[in-house]
Amino acid sequence: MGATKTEHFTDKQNTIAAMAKALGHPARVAIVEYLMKVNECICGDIVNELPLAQPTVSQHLKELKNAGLIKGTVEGNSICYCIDEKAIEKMQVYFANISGKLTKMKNKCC
Amino acid sequence: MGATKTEHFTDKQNTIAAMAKALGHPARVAIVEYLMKVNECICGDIVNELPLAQPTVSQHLKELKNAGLIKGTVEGNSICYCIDEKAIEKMQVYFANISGKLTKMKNKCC
DNA sequence: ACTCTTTATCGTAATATTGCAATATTAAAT
DNA sequence: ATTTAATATTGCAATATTACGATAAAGAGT
Repeated sequence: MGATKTEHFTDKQNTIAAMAKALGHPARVAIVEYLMKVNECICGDIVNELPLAQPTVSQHLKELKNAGLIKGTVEGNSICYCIDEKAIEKMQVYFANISGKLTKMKNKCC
Repeated sequence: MGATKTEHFTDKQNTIAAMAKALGHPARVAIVEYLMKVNECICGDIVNELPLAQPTVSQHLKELKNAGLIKGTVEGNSICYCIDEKAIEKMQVYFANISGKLTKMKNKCC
């Protein structure tokens, strides 16, 4: 075997896992941080910014897009990528929820 | 090749990526959520809770622990696992930061 | 039409992950 | 000391990810 048993988990769990997985690589974290830094949307500058070949960056962008973390808009022959605010917010709320519940019950453990 | 080029990225980026990667699997999301639900620390009930064999759960726990998301304390012959509040908070702050910066600059893009 | 620029896709090698049966480890209980 | 219970580790097959060279696709500019 070796295939992830997605069907055994809830949609929300799978969604969170998918977004987390997309950020589970330093290159993709770096891409998101760069997109945040430059504010306005950017395309292949990322290739110049990162120590990775163009196809590799393209692949990482694809995964971030599939997970819904970034959006891409065609603009002439180039493509404008940017962070999808909603996705980031979803993650933030998710962790805030856990964090909140933990502090509320004083997390007395171990 | 095929090995992640961790050395090209910052420590923080690698840490965030490692924590995100640990949550990048629905089973591990489910484990964290279960740990949160039961409040008091739990060990092998997780095996009963999830549709996975004991070795598989053990492996997932190991990865969550390596990423610093959970803590495990030996308690007799069983082991008490629980969420590491600090790690969750780190993630929460990280996403809150991005989210905050995006809304501040109105994220005009795409 | 041709060229240039930009991005995506294909193909492939190296490596990592996933899942579990079998087995080992460790400590409590008898 | 033996048994029992709870976890961890090993070994292995199936699958997924990572990275990149080569190539394709698609629009802009000449």
